[in-house]
Amino acid sequence: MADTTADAPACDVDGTCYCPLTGVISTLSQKYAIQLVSIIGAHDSLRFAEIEAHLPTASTSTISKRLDEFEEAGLVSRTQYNEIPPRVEYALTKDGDELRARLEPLLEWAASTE
Amino acid sequence: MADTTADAPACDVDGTCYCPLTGVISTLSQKYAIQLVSIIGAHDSLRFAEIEAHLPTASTSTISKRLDEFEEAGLVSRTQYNEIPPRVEYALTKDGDELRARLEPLLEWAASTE
DNA sequence: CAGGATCCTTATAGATACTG
DNA sequence: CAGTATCTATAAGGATCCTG
Repeated sequence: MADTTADAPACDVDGTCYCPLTGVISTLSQKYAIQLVSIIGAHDSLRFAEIEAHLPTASTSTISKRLDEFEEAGLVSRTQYNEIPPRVEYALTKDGDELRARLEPLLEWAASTE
Repeated sequence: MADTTADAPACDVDGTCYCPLTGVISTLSQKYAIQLVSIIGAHDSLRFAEIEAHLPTASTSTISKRLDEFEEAGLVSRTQYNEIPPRVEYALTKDGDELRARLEPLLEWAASTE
């Protein structure tokens, strides 16, 4: 762990820059985002109401927003069945599962520190 | 990946509940929090101004707040030297480094997806 | 059932100015 | 240098109502 070379750009010694809040990290910095990935990943697929039941402290609109963001980020797939009553299934995509895998150690450790 | 047993509490199949936003996860859900852990962890110790230089898009007050929260959570240590001009060094604690280790795969992967 | 639209409240961050 | 205090702007989340 060397120190900064003083003339380097305002980023990291190894050239990696975490400065801007971009991509997945900014998506994860939303309320309940981490938990949602974990919850969806714990199942093959889930319906909206099921997700709500797993995260009772989050409001409908918050969950809805997170799911939209995840879908746009390609982390979650949304499958709509045109039945009556309507049915929608959410599941992690391959990318979403990559994320989940990297989140798991974090969540386990976090749970153990409480 | 089994599905819910329907009668289970509004948590996870395996009994794990991620519902409330608590502890480390809520600390991490703050702006720049993840990056800060990573930046501090990339050095043995850092002064306030150095941290600012590594995260130029974050304001002084935001960084200050994050550092306070980290210190309170026992993730970062703050060492003050009573010199003139004053000098303060921030470093990850053992716990903070545990966290950093679990964050690293996430950050690497996140960077690769951009 | 799934969730969008709206309105409202709170949380959070940023700018600025100032101090030990 | 290393912040804190204050204020303001904005974003984010929650409650409620409503619809395909």
